[in-house]
Amino acid sequence: MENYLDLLNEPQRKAVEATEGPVMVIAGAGSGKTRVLTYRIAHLLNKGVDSFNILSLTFTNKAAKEMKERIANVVGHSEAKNLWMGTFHSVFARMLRVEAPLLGYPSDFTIYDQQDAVSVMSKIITEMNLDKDIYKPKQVLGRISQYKNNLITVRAYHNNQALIEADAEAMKPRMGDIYRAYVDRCFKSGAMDFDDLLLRTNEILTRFPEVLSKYQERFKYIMVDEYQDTNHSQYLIVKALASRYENICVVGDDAQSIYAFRGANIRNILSFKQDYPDAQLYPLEQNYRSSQNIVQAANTIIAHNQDQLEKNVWTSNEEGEKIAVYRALSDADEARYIASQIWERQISDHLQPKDFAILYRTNAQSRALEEALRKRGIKYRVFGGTSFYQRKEIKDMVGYMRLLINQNDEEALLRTINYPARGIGQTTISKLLVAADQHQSTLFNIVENISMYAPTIGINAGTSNKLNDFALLIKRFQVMLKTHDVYEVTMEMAKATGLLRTLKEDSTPEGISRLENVQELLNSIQGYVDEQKQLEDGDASLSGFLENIALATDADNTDEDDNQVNLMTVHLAKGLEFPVVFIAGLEENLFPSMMAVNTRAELEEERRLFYVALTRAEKVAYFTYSVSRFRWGKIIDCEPSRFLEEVDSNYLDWKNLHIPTQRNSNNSGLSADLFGDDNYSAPARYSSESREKSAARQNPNIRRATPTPPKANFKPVGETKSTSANTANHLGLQIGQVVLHDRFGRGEVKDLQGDPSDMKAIIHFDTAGEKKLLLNFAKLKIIS
DNA sequence: GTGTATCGAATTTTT
DNA sequence: TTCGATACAC
Repeated sequence: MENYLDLLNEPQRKAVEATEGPVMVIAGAGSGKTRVLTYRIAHLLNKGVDSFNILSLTFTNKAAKEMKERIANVVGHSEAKNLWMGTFHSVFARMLRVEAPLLGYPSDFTIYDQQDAVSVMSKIITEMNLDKDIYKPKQVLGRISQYKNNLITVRAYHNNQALIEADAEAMKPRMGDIYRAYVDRCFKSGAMDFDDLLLRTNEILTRFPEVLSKYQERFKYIMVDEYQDTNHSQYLIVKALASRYENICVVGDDAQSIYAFRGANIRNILSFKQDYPDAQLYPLEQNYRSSQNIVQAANTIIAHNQDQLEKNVWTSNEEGEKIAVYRALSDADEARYIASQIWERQISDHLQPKDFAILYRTNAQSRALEEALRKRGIKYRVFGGTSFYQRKEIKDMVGYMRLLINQNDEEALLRTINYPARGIGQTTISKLLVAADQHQSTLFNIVENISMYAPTIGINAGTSNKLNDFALLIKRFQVMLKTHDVYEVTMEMAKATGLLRTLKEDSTPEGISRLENVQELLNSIQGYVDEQKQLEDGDASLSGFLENIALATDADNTDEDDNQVNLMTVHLAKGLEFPVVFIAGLEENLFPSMMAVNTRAELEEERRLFYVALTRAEKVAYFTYSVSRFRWGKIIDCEPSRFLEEVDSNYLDWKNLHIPTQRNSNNSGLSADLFGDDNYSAPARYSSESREKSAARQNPNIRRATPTPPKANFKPVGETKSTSANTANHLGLQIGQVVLHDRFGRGEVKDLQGDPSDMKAIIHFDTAGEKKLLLNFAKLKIIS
């Protein structure tokens, strides 16, 4: 066995060896925290701790899986197999399968995802005759999520005058009733939402001391990764479980806390010392991931935040390239630039598609990027957005599967009862809902015994038969599930319900893709069943599969052999690293988000997000922004992000300030109206910008917390004019001229093609040979 | 009860 | 621009 302790630096090794008592590892970006966690667990196992006694909470299930494999490589598979590892949600869902009946839930409870929750909430709001514009389902759910994550149950809410008043003041006096109705409805459906998984765990641990004791004894050693992003509910679970042995090790970095919006409480990490006064503290400050330029630029960013633990992240890696900053004319232009850079770097730096990541603030930004990559024929993969399991056809199929496990799952029933169409329409469903309410029964129960209820609720014989058929269909497969394997049952069901047939009838491209998706789902079931059968402690049950997909995140689904450019939001990129990273859309109101510039706390979280984004990069980073962007079906003007100004300009390389200069030199006009001239040169804009500047001059403290050196500014006009003298633009370049390119070196212009706004040049380079370059992107210097 | 047309709203991030 | 909900015709 390798001696893993030799692979660690001093603080890492100490953190690994400090197995007893509370430990906090403050791990700067790229400082090897996964390594520490992995070897710490391996070390525990080596010391003779039973894997059964170790609980390790990670941020994604994928991280858990990878870590488990790495541990198995050090200590062997049989040692590693009993480790409880996973996200809070999946670990405690697993625990609740055993313990939830204590609270009156079935052990096969359904997990409602966001979509299910919204759907339940919309119905409740409609039924209560409330205004959908005041009680927006998503917003209301967000509020309820806050309650739950702070352990405010329905009863606690109604005893909390301050909360009730706060909601009344927020124009939502009915929140309490809605909360109650929502919780009731979920409970009747035998369902938990994401927050319930944590809330109910807390409830069990507090109400049933013997259960708490059982898990305290079991989890003698607890490790929590990304501790800065735990919410109050998670914090309490950890605290309760660890309170007997106090062998708790938390790892995190306050500078990377980016989930406050979903209840993460940065105080959890900032006050660990108060919770455990004798805690040992191990800061990891050496960054092994990124170049000096990237590490130092990131440090200058985070220095603008007030709330943070002191630390000094440094690296002994090479200096690396400066961060390229590109100013685009439109989101499409930005995307084209990024695609072209990827294209060029694949060749010049011998990189593969998977070495690149394009990070952005919002999922909607992926569209333009995808298009540009497609045009270039670059393979890419988009993470997040509407994931596979949220597609309608998948949710339909899964709906049937959920009904087999938990027939009271109302969302699943409503989704499937008339899809494919069986002649059970809205009127019938309303009648059923009324009946269920009257008889204090579940919807399925009414459907199942429809012959009994039909006369009283005015359902005719024909409809009654259809309902009966549906109930029998479900029952039939419930029985089949007892004797057949999960794949066989679902396959049969896909056929018998008519779902496959309906999809096959649709020959549009979308229809075909829907059918493929369902087939893909069936394949993955088969894969799951096979995989679990191999495992000693495998769970090849349908409920196991459903739990897996309910808690699967997009980040979990990477195929290792996928060699594709990665597109994702910054949030999803947490914990990942790539040789080359593009951070796109660095504009005010986008990054930082329009919704997050009102308070210092919000803005600091956006800044941490920017910090996380940059620290994903190993070798090369790019910042791009655009002066206009397609949003809400319109082209809107954008201003560069304030974050760009916060980075020390010593680490930046401003790529193309020549474009605005040329556009304003007014010698052509041909390209000027490409995006509408007034998009960025309208007088109003200049005057507002200069007002701002003069205000800043009068009071330098207005705009910057710390002074930054003066530098070439974003201002498109005047100031930058002089740079056009030796910078090539498509108007100045002529065939026969000799130019200098950043990477390709000296070359001669052979030909110019395309219209002036999008001109390409064929250039023969002395060393690199003939290249076709887009003049909007290529930075050329004319030397003769 | 089903299918189509038209209008309106929407974008912050996710387990 | 795209998605979803609602209204209306069959």
